[in-house]
Amino acid sequence: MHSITELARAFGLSRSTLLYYDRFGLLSPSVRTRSNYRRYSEGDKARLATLCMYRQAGLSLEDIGLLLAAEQDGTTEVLQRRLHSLGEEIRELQAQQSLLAEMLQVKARGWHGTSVDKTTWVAMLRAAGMNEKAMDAWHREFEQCAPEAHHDFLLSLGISQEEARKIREQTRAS
Amino acid sequence: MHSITELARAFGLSRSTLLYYDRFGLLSPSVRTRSNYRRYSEGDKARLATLCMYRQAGLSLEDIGLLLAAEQDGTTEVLQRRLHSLGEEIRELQAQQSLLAEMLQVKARGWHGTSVDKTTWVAMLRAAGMNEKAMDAWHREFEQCAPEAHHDFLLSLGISQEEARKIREQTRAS
DNA sequence: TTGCTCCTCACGTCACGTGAGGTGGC
DNA sequence: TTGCTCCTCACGTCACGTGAGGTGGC
Repeated sequence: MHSITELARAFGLSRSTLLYYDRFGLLSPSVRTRSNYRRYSEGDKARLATLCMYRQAGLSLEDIGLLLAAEQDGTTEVLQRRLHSLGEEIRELQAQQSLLAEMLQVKARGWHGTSVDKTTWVAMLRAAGMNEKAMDAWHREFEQCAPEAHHDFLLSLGISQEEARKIREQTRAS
Repeated sequence: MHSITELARAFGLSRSTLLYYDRFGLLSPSVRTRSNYRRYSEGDKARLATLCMYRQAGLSLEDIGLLLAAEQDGTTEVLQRRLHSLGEEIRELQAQQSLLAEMLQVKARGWHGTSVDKTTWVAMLRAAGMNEKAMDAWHREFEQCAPEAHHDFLLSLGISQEEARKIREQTRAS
């Protein structure tokens, strides 16, 4: 039999985490003392070990509730759902990485390098999840706040002087 | 001049998001009508475009506030901090991926394959962020709930019959 | 007058963290 | 009696979403 603080320490959790799990029926101590103190059995401890493993996999407490309740039935589906959502989350973070990397590069060279062309740039922003509207708006802002830098930027994408002027006019018009 | 709903739609946001940004001073409309309606100028729109780009990079609204206020000074540090935290987040999710993949594999073959050895298994769990205590607890749980499966599992890691018995005794003792 | 948009609270979300105020055990 | 652990509310976090109840504009 373990006290709440003992069990928490054994798993590197906080006391309030165990209080939370109790409140939502994920892990309730099998015994309460006369003075209402929580007493956790070895079985409770085992259940917590499983719970922690599922948490390591980033599953929501709701899903973990299902897994602990079902115990062997259709658990595969829940795990596979999480595996898929993980893939999406990772791709999203990677898109954020490239966007940030590009922002830093751009700041460093002040728009004066030519290491990236238009197609690459657009693909990058699109990969970062930026939609048409946001990109248009971003161009308009750039044109308004720093028209010369915008022109330099367009040239840096390998666009000709003349075409750059056209694009800027369209940007202002829309 | 744009109404709140107009601006929201233009950027694919909800009205309540703009209300939220206003409340925390990230983007306040430069004009209010007599009837207290928000009116956003082109400058406000430009600011929102920048804000959205930073959000695409997964920056917190607090950091975005700093970036919008500083405008050119020391912004690099904030962006680099985020780039680093992104690396950690991605590694964590990848660890979750391998843990989940392993759990699914294990479920599929019911502990009867031999495709993974002890070192690999421990390294995998450790990579998934599992600490000593959690691993010990997990072994104890396994031993208690399904001793035979635990034995099979240990054998599947390439451990000898005799050594498996020792480990199980230690597990029960601790 | 009828819809439509807008306004301001205020409360809910997720997985806890952080006190406040009080009681039990050695 | 003194610390220590425990208890139960209740409110805060982050970035909004979702009504409730009311008002302005065409």
